[in-house]
Parts: sequence; structure tokens; C-alpha cells
Amino acid sequence: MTEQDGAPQSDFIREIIENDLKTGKHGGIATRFPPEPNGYLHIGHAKSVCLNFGIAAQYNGTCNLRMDDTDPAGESLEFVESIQNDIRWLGFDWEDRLFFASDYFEQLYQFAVTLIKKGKAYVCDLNADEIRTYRGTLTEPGKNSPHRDRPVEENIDLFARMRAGEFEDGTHVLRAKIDMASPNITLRDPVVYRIKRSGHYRIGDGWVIYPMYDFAHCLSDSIEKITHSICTLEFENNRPLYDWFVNELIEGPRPRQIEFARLNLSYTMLSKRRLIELVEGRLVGGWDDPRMPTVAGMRRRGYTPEAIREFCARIGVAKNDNLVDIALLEHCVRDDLNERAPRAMAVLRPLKVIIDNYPEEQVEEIDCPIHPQKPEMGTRKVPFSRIIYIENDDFMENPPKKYKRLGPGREVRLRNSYVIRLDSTKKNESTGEVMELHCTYDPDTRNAAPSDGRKVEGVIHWVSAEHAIPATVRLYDRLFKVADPAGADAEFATLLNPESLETIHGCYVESSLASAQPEDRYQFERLGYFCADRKDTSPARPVFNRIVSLRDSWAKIAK
RNA sequence: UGGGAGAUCGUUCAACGGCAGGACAACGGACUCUGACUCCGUGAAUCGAGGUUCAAAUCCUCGUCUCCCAGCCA
Repeated sequence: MTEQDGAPQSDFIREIIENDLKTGKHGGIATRFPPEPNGYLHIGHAKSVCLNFGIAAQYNGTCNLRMDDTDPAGESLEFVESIQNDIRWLGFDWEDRLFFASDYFEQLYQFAVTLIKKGKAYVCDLNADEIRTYRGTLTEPGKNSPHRDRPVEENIDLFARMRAGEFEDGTHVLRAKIDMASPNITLRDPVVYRIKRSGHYRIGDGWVIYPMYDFAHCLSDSIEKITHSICTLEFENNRPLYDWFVNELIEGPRPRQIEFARLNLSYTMLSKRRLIELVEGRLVGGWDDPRMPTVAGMRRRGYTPEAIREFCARIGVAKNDNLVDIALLEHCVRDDLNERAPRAMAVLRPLKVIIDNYPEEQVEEIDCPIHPQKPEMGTRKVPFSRIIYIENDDFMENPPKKYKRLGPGREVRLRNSYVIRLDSTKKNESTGEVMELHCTYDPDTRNAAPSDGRKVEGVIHWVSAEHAIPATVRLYDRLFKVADPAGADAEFATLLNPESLETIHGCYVESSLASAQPEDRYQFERLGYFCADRKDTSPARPVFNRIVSLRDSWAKIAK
């Protein structure tokens, strides 16, 4: 991990914080991660989680988890729970500081009353369309609402009656009285409270009025004594409003909003709306589909929290719009798994090999290293016998020049065991397809080079036909065909990669994998990293997800 | 179009007036019982035009391009 083996992380936000610490502006640092519980967390949220919790840890501060549940539409307990699971899984801890904006509703209401009393807010009877019209445009100033100058007492009364449920949805709103001519549209008397009778997942029908983000967020930060309120770039326009509310209503130290660029990842889509579409449109299997860029999806795919954290550290934090190459994420995953994943052999597309000169009943238990570079990880027993399966594409009838594997008359090393030579093939008479390979083995080559000094370059993996365990393997590829699906103007369903999932039945894995538990990760040698699916795998029918392939320089040569 | 923000190798992040650097990607090679890993090496950038300065990616001026804002979403 970056935090462990190198310099502490640094970026423009940490510079601001260090400066604030140095000048004594704050005694301690308090951040928060404020998701709205209306969807699952994705890798973009992970960036923010790592930033907020990472900063708290680095500067000995705290990071709160706050559900920003101010709009009941779409919010649910399922999401509250998934968010907590995902953050914990990523390796962060909010201790006893789980908060809900909805718990602040009474305080927020009182803040609103204070605003009214200061003459800085009013109840407006305009409907949504009228408010939009009155707001003006980017180039033209807005017009004042006819209700803008209502007396304070009337506003207080009306606002109380809004709360009491006397008005229909959409008939009244509370607005801040700022400046209808502001070049910053955010400041043109923004709506502060609206009436919504949809029912809230936590508080039921207790409230029929709900505060807007701009009002609730900055005040929630203030209530929690957040020092640095870190959010994404699209809130830059809202910062003056953030400061306006805080300045009107909060005494003493105030939180400071800082914006950074959200993550964009090539070949994926990170907008919550799009992810909801994928899930609800059944374009994927669910929020935790291994192709999804959600934390739950990546977990199910087999990504490690360490790899995700490392990725978040490496992409950095800045204010530039970006499109990070997904190859970097894959690199982080390989880098982590290469260190820790036990090795195993699995054959995805089996081709039967009969070793004619190997004794019929003989079985050898071969000790294979669990990790060739880490002898301390020990060994595992892998049975070897006369009939084995090898990978179908480790044989070619007419191999090209640089091909190192099996072909007629060629020799190849069976990983961790003998050198074999291909003598003949048996074909399906009607299709011409090669069904069986007949080989002879060189008994002197187990754990040894051929005694006559001949070089055997190719090494292939295998499993013993009699001992191997049937398994299902799912191969995953990028969900989208194009690098920047969010930027493409095509219908987004047409951008999906039809080959993002390939399920292969009839695979064989070595017998030691009988004990594989859900979420166990392995390197299937020469193939990639695989993870026993946390939901679908069973001892009777193991199911492995390909997390990421190994780098494949042969694929480039072959092209 | 008003306002806000941003432009540095293919991508991403640095360089805070003093030799433009790292990572990923790419390419070449070495090693190899994983065509993996590792190691060595190569190519690759300051949006443009002026100005200030001994010295500019950095400061100034004028342009250009990109992103965000006209939800009773966040």
C-alpha cells in the first residue's frame, strides 16, 4: 500500500489542510463522507471515501459517515446498509459517527425559521414552472417573486402550515431571499424547502416538507463541526450559497467547502442515474454484478480493497476533468494479487491428452509451490496420471513461427511435472476437429531439465482427468465497447459490450480447489486471477469469476 | 450568450520564477518450469500569441478550447 511504503499522500486539498493546521485555523480536522442512500457506491465514491477517511487518518482527525437523505424519492434502507458494508469492506471505520441528515430535520427547520425572522427567507406560492420562468436565464436576470416581500409573521405562519401539511405538494416553497439578478443562478432566491408527501424511508410521514441540498448540507456540516467539506467540482457554483447560509446562521468556526474532480474511468459509466438504468433495465444482474463499477460489483468480481485503495491513491486528486485508463485499475489489481494469490491450475477449455507410455494405474502426487516466488507459502499436492486435460489453445495443428506450445512432434513442459512430446492426434471424422492428443512423456524430466541438454521452451498447465473437479468459470470483460460511453452521444444500451460476460461450463480445476471458499482468490497459472463467487459457488459446483487476466504479450505477437 | 472552473507525455498526477519528473500505457531487450512476475532500456508533453525577467509550465495581457450552472435532485 502506498500509505505504508512511501511518502504520505499529498494533493492540493491536503496542502490546504496542512496550511490550516499550521496557521492554527483549526485545532483538528473533521471530514465527512455524505452519500445519498439512493444507490450503491461505485469506484468514484471510493475515491471520495479514500480521500475523506484518508485525510482524517493522516491528520489525526475524524471522518463521519452521513446519509444525505433529504429527498425521500429513491432512498431506502437497502442502500443505507449497502453503503455501510461497502465502506467497511474498503477498510474504513466511522466508529460511532454514523449520522443522518434526516435526524437534523427539526434543527434545520429552526434554522429556516431563524432565516425567516431575519427577513432572509419567504414562502413563495409560485409553482415550479413559474419559478423557472421568474428565474431568468444564463444571460438575463430573473424577476422577483410577487411574494418576496411578505411580512415575517405571515411567512412564519405559512411555513408552519407547510410543515403541518395544510398545503398540497408543489403549491408552496420556502425560498432564501438573496438576489434574483445574480449572475450566479444558484443565488437567485433558491428554494430551501419543498412539500413532498412521498413518505421517508426512516421517518415515514413525520415530515411533509424537506430541506434542499444547499440548505441541509452546509448546516449538517456545521452541526457536525466539519472543518473541510470536500465535494466534487459541479458544486463549485454552489459554494457561494453554502457560505451564505453558513454566514447567516452559524456562529464561530465554519466549515470550508473544497471541490475536486470526480473520477471518470474508461470503458465504464459512473453516473448513478446510468447505473440505476443498468440495474432496473436488467442489463446486468444487479448492483453487485461483477461487471459493475460498484464497490459491491468489484468485490464480487474479486477485486481487493487494497487494490482499490492503491488505485485511488495513484490517480491523485486535482481539479482537472479526467478519464482515467481502466488499465491502471487492472494494474493495481494484478500487482496486489500477484503478491498474495495462491497459484493453482485450471483448464477452461479442455483438450484430452493421453500419455501412452505412462503406467495406466499410476498416480503421482506432485508437490507444487503455492507461490513460486514465495516458498514460505508452502506447497500443495497435485495428482498426475495418464490422462490429463490441457488448454485447447495450448495445441495447434499448424503452429505459427513463434508458437512455443504443443504441435505435431513438438515437446512441451507440463507445469511442475514432465516434458511430453505429441505423437499423434485423434480427430472427429466428420468435423475434422482434434479430439485427443497422444503423447509420450520423458520420465527423467520431473523437476529436471532433459538430460541430453535439449531445450524445451514452452510450459503449459494441465489437470489430471480423473482427479480434476468440474467447475464453471465466468470470463468478464469491460461493460462498454467505447472508452468514453458517458461522452458518446449514442443510445447507451447500444454501447454495451455484448461480450462482457462469457460463462464457460465444463471447466476443470485441480483437486486442491475443492476447499475453495466463497471469495477465495487464486491465480490460475497462465490464465489470470480468479475468485470463487461469493454467492454462486458451492463445493458441489464451484463457480469462479475471472477478476482480471494475466498480461498477455503472446496475444500481441499473435496479432 | 452571463457566471464559475480547468488546460503539462497516449492517460493521469507532479514541478509553487531556477535542469519539465513519476506512474500507467506503448515499444525494444534480458531472464523464465506461468508468453506471468522481475530487471534493463527507448520513444513521448507545457493550448496559442505577445510581454515582464539573467531565467517562465509557473507572473502579466489578449485569444482558443473543454467542463459546470437556468430541478421543488444531490
